Amino acid sequence: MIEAMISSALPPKELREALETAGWRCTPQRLAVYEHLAEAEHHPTAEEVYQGVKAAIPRISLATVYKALEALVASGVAAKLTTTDGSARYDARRDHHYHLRCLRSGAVEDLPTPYDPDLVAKIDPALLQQLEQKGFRVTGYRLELVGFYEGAGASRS
Amino acid sequence: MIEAMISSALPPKELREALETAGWRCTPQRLAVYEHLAEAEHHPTAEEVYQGVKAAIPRISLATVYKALEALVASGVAAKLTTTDGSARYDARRDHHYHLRCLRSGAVEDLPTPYDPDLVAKIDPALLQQLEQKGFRVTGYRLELVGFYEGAGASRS
DNA sequence: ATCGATGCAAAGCGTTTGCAGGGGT
DNA sequence: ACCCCTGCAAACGCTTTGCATCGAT
Repeated sequence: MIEAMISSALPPKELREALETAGWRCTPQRLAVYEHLAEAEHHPTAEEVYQGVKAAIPRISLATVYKALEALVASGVAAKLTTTDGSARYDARRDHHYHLRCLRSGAVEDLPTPYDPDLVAKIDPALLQQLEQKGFRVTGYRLELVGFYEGAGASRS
Repeated sequence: MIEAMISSALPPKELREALETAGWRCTPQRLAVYEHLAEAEHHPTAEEVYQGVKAAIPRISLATVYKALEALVASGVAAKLTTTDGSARYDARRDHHYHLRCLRSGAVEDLPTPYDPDLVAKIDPALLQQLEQKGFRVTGYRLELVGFYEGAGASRS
């Protein structure tokens, strides 16, 4: 399980390349932030990344973590997830996945699923045309499956 | 178009019932916030709702708008949308729709689309079985199409 | 009379920015 | 030598909270 996540992380050499192609330098801080992100089993906040990376780089500042996360997202090796609560969460997974949102607990889980460029067309062939007429070009999608685990008791507020 | 949205809003009587069932009072401010939300063509931020509702209730405060939105969400008649940028957006539509997220402006738009109970099966027949084996019952989905309007200038940093 | 709701102002919190010093290229 | 990056602190914007007052039941 953990192996699978670590193995999905970019090796340092490729990370460096991704950063530099996008016009950023590859620094020890950014590498550490990326590695923490790639090894995380959940989607950490900036603060959580900060706390985790301090083990490797004690003098790192929270501002640097924010800037590193920005660089990683801009380089396409990490994603900033949309959230309802105040703080953003980050994701370094490279494989495409859906989210599974539990109505009972509110938890969000990853569901590994290959990215399907034709998904929209598959769902509704007329939809893409309709969007293109509006001038909207679809570059991706996010699918969230909502439901609940049967049997488990509710734990909502 | 606007008619269709207004007609999807709850009438005041039902709104009152929804609020009071959840333990909130139905006040003029909350009614006005709900109506502004239900008639909006996009998903306004709290600030936008505030500006809009001031026309009807000039002395309303931003704090009251936030509290009203909280009451509406807790009563199940509105939803707080997840966002990447700083401010939250709200939605009072009851009919099913996808979201269109613009990568350039961050705006979220509705895309009216009938709810398709078989959408997941249509995408991947094996997926439902896989989920049921996990004990997860899918009761709904949220689909967000990400992209951008062609031609318009970028406004990202 | 009670208890929640309002409006105002101030505080809170996540995030961003200005700036001086430091390091890679 | 240049320019980007770092770390610190201050600023910023969205949201929440404390509190006195108001209003409905």
